[in-house]
Amino acid sequence: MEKKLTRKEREKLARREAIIDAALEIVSEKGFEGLTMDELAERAEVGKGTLYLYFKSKTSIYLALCERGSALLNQQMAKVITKNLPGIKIVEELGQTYLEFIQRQPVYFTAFSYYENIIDQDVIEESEIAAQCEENAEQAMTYIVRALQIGMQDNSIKDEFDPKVLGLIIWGASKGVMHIAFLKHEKHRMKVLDEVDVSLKSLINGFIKLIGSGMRK
Amino acid sequence: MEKKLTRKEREKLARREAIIDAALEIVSEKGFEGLTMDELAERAEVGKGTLYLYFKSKTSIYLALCERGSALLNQQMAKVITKNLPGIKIVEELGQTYLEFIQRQPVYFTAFSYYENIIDQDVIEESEIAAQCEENAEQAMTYIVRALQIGMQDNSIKDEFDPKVLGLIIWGASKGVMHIAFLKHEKHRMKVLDEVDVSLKSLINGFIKLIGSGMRK
DNA sequence: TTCAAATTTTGACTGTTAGTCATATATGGA
DNA sequence: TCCATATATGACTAACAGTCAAAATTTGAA
Repeated sequence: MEKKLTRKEREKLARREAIIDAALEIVSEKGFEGLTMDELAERAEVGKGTLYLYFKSKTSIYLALCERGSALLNQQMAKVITKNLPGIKIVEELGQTYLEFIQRQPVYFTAFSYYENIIDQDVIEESEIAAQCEENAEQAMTYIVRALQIGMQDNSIKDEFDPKVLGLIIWGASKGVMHIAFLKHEKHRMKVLDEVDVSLKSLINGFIKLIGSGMRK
Repeated sequence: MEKKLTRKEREKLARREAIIDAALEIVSEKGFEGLTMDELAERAEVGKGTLYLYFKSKTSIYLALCERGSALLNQQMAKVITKNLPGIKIVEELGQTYLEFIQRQPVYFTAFSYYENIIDQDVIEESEIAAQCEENAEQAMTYIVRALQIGMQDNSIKDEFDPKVLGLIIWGASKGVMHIAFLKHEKHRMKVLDEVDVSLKSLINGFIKLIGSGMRK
């Protein structure tokens, strides 16, 4: 009873995933503003009312995208954290992982940005999904902090910072640099991340180098 | 004819400013999502149609907030850049200036974030106001780059980075750290920036220290 | 197999809000 | 004063998120 889901439960879950898939498709094509519940219903091949059986609101759907994205990213980061490397290297590889993830699936970057810009307290506090997003974000932070601690232990990273504060700074700064890189190239004919790759990568690499030499012992 | 505006022109300009004032008021109280054109018309004491004589769309009004904010911030930054200090100090003071500006008028931080998240090419490219925002942002970047160049000249900053790339990195990273600090405290009972001040300031200061030791010679 | 209760799905409907436009009002020169 | 031009208005339209009574489907007891 604890592990096997009934057929019904599995079907419900699958339907939910199908809706998220459709939403990702639309957002990839038309951006966040471009998603309407009517079109989503059509693409997911359900009635509009059905959407509201699976998600409380349009915002909840956006949150679900964010949740899926952050779970995927965490999977990738988890692989890095177990490697047997100096702490500073792990931090750098985490950065690389993030970059590659975003390049491969830029739609999730948009989803994360959306999430971070919701100020609406009520939505965040009352939503199951938002809670999961928070948890995923916390997990990601834990990976960074862990890597920093390893680095302080093995002397590859200065120990004059509190690792948690440093983690927060690195997290925020990475997001910001990524965001700028993203914009810079979306604005002038948005091929987004393919040909642009060089410049984005060099920006991020410059950032890693800067931060790296700031915290390296 | 080139400097003196007619009474009519002055009145038109004043009306425009009054609309922006009203918009700032509403956004401060209810956030960006909370602004409706009907309420704005009421607060600005004009008919709804009048709003559209002064602004092409709701988005244009948001852009106008951003434009005003960035102009104000640039004024503050301009003061710093003329000081006779080592380059690295100027960079740090620019950071402080930004922090203080946001603390004093957090609504503009929201406006900047809004601006940075508009992906809608068409709006940005066809808008007079957006062009002005771009120009202001570029001006701000110029201040940072200038400070970095001064620092490289006076040997207070490593010259292994391209100052423009470094400027972009610093700009993006600052925004990101600021954003995180902002959220961190808006989420858990949003007194935003008053009592929270300590933690926000310590975060930003940690960031300045980190970046500083990364680029200091 | 049959059928009625329970569950799930549906799309027509409602309310809200951005944006429009025909009409009304104000201005200023003759 | 009168007219032409410029400015302002709010009732109206269109688009969209979200609701809910009715329809369709599933279940399981007889």
